[in-house]
This record gives sequence, C-alpha cells and structure tokens, in this order.
Amino acid sequence: MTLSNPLPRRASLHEQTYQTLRTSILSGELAPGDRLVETQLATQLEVSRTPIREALRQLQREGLVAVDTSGGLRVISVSVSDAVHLYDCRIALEQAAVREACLHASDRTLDDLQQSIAQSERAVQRAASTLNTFEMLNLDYQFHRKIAESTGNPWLTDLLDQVFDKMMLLRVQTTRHNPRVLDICREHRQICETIATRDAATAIAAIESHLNASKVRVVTALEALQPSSSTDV
Amino acid sequence: MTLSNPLPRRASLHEQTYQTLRTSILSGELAPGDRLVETQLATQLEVSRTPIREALRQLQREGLVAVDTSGGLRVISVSVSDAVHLYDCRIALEQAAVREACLHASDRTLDDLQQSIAQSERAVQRAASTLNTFEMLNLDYQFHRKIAESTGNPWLTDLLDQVFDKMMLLRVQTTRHNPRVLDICREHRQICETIATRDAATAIAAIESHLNASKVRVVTALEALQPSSSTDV
DNA sequence: GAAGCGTATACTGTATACAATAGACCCTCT
DNA sequence: AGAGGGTCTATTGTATACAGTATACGCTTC
Repeated sequence: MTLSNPLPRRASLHEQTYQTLRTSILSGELAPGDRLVETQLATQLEVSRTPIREALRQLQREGLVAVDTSGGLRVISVSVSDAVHLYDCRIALEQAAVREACLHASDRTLDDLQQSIAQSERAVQRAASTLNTFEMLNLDYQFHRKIAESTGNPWLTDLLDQVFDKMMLLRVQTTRHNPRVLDICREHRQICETIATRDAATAIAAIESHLNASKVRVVTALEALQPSSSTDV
Repeated sequence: MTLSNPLPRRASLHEQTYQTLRTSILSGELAPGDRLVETQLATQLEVSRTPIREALRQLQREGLVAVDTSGGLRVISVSVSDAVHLYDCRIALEQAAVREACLHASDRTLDDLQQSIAQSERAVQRAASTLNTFEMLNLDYQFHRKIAESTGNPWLTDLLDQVFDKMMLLRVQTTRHNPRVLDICREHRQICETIATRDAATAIAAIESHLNASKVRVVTALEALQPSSSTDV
C-alpha cells in the first residue's frame, strides 16, 4: 500500500502573515500612506513580531511598502507619473506575452482562456451590484495573468504580477465607480480571439490598443483626483 | 548657525547582510544549488540569525533563492529554458527602455552614457587580464541599466534589475572564458549612438539585435555545459 | 499662546531561548 | 550487505527580552 499524497503542510505564520498583509494592501484596507507598525500588526494578527517583520521585508522588496524618513514602513502611494510608467512596463511585457502566447499556447490553454472569460461574464452579470472593486480588478488581472502563464515563461509572469500589484493599488486609489465592466470583457474576448489566430502582429496591436485605452482612462481618473498633480506634470 | 548635513546613518545589520549575501550569490561565491544555512551564515558573518533571516526573505522574494523540498533555502539554478525566458523578458523591457530613452533622455544623460562607455573601454584595456567575470558583467549591465535610468521610469529600472540579477547568475554559471569584451563595447557604443539620433525604431532594432546575439551566445554556452539539457529541450 | 525642554512611552533593530522538524549516524535484524 | 528503527544533533519557526531611537505629552518660560 502506498500513499499517493504527502500530508498537507500547514503554511508558516510568516507566510500566512505575508498573504494577509498583501491582501489588505491590495484591497485598500491598508491604504496608501498608512504607516505599518509592527507591534500593532502583531497584536491585531495575534502573532509575535517575527512573522510580521519577515512578511514586511518581503513586501518591502516587492515595492508595496517603503521605508519613510524615520525608518518606519508605509504603504506606497502611486502617483500619476507612476501610473504612466507602470503602463509603459505593462505594455512592453504584455506585448511580449501575447506574442509568445501566439507561438506557444496550447489549444487546451486557449480553450481555458475562453472559458474563463465566459465565467467572468457570467459572474459579472450575476453579481454586478455586489462585486467590490478588488474582486472586479482581480477578474481583470486574472485574464491577463492567464495569458502570461500560457507563454510558459515563469519570469514573465512574475514580473507582470509585480506590475499588476502596483496597478491594483493604483486602481483601488482611483476607483469610486465600477470600471466599464462589459466593455472590458468584450476587449478580453477580442484579444483572446486574436491570440487564437496565432497572428502575433494582430495580437500585439490588440493588447497595445486595450492597454493604451486603459492607460488613458486611469491616468485621467488619477489627474481628476489630484488637480495639483496635473499641473505639475 | 545651521548645520547643513544630518549625521550619517549607519546601515542596519539586516541591510549590510542583505548586500553581502546578494553580492556573494551574484559573484558565484555562493553557487547555484548551494544550501543557505542560517546558523552557519550567522557564524560566518558574526551576527545573530535575525538579520540573516530578514535578508534571506528579501532575496527569496527577489527570486535569487528558493525553498527546497525540506524547507531549506538554496541559491537558484538557472536552466537553458530559464535563459531563453529571461532574454525574452529582457528584450521586451529593453526595447521599451530604448524607445523611452529616445523620447526622454536629456542630452546631458546621453553624454554621461557615452562617457561611461569610454570609461568601460579604458578599464577593460587597462586591466583586461585582472578583471574578473563579475566585474566585467557588472560593466555590461551598468551600461544597460543607465539606459533604463535615462527613461525616468523607476519601475522599469527595478524590473530590469531583477532580470539582470538572474542573468548575472546565469553568466557566472556559464562563463569560463571572458565574454567578447571589445565587441560588446562596440555594440554598446552603437546602441548609444542610435538613441542619440532619437530614432526609436532604429534604436529598438539595435537593442534587439544586440540582445538576440547575446541570447544565442549564452544559450549555446549553457547547452554546451549541459548536454542532457539540450536533448530535453 | 508659542517655543523649548525633559520625561515617559512606543517603536525598531537585534540577540537569544524554546519547541518542532529534519538530517545524520549508529545499532540490530534478516 | 542491506534495510529498518532509534537516538542524537543540527536547523528552522517563532516568541521574547534588551538596547537604542523616535514620538507624544506635560511643564515651564517668555
């Protein structure tokens, strides 16, 4: 008799703490600019400071938190120019992603991609009034992430994850109304179809158009929030 | 009487430890596959385990070390397919970098870039027999990094830094002979000149050509080291 | 009221202790 | 000789203690 599955490993406290803090930041519960105080977090999460410190070091390296002038850590704040810069990075990486997806994605993967768009559409129609911003942004990024994954390039996926995290922060900072949900699903479907044709040039043009439109929308929203920033830019 | 400079802040042990470990990994002193044992590192660096753990968490998030099946940390090992994938990411990001550099780099910055190429050439000619691999790769990556910096996009620079680190690891793994040093400086000069013309399409073509040549060289070298990998790919 | 100083408290950086787990080594049995 | 079990040692995960630094608050002086 052989046992086919090893016993499940319980996630370490440090790992659980990391996930909790990361989700809290990306959902906006810990807001940009908030100071992260080890002793308070340790009390709230009912762990010692050790897993807090270790999780914060990882979040620091990810760029989601940064040291302030007094040595304390704060959630980063994403400015208009950050938004532009992040979109530039994103466009570069996602163009590479769709090009590689045209070359390497299996038919099975493309089917999965189509399925997940359909699921997103159904989820959005069923729950349009109850999905919060975090959840809807997650649907958006999950689509893009699946394309990256379909390239078989884990480094590309990891780099894009970092960009998506910061854009999540940005979008949480800006979104007081729902993104144009059905439009986005339609654009996703269009991108997926161009990938399925295996025509890299068309797919690249489609993703670029999609992201440039998104860039304009987000940057405009950010500038509307911060009139003084727009005059500085 | 006012004092114009604050007192210098000494780097924390955690920060010093991080830099030491990172340099040891990138120089090959801690080799790919080596296990990183907290207690031993703490003894060697004469600090407690705390700054070791914190530094290792950051290196883990950077992807330079990874957890093995038993929960211990090891320096990652970069395979042929990793090499290909990293070059794909690099090409995408560096094409964006040269395009933005054509748009945004100040004339002052371009002069600085030319100067640093000249310095590299002088350093290489003066010390061709004594510069080690790490130092020479550093000169190479410094050039590329300066282009990224000239875009004014800190996120792009950070993403590229991550890619460069892993390629440093890869190159340390493969380099038993000097890279073609003078050829690289000539290619760098050529890239810099195309950026100075502010012609993005030409600059993009130049960086792509440069990186594709490098990709072929490095992948070939890796495959030569690992004959079994080439049959698997 | 505002500014400056002193004190108390809170926070951060680091070392150390304890418990759980992994790995090495030795002994016994087949 | 090889396999299995037990014990010892080393390592990792986590909590706690201590020292240095930052911040808040209260009091005094102008």
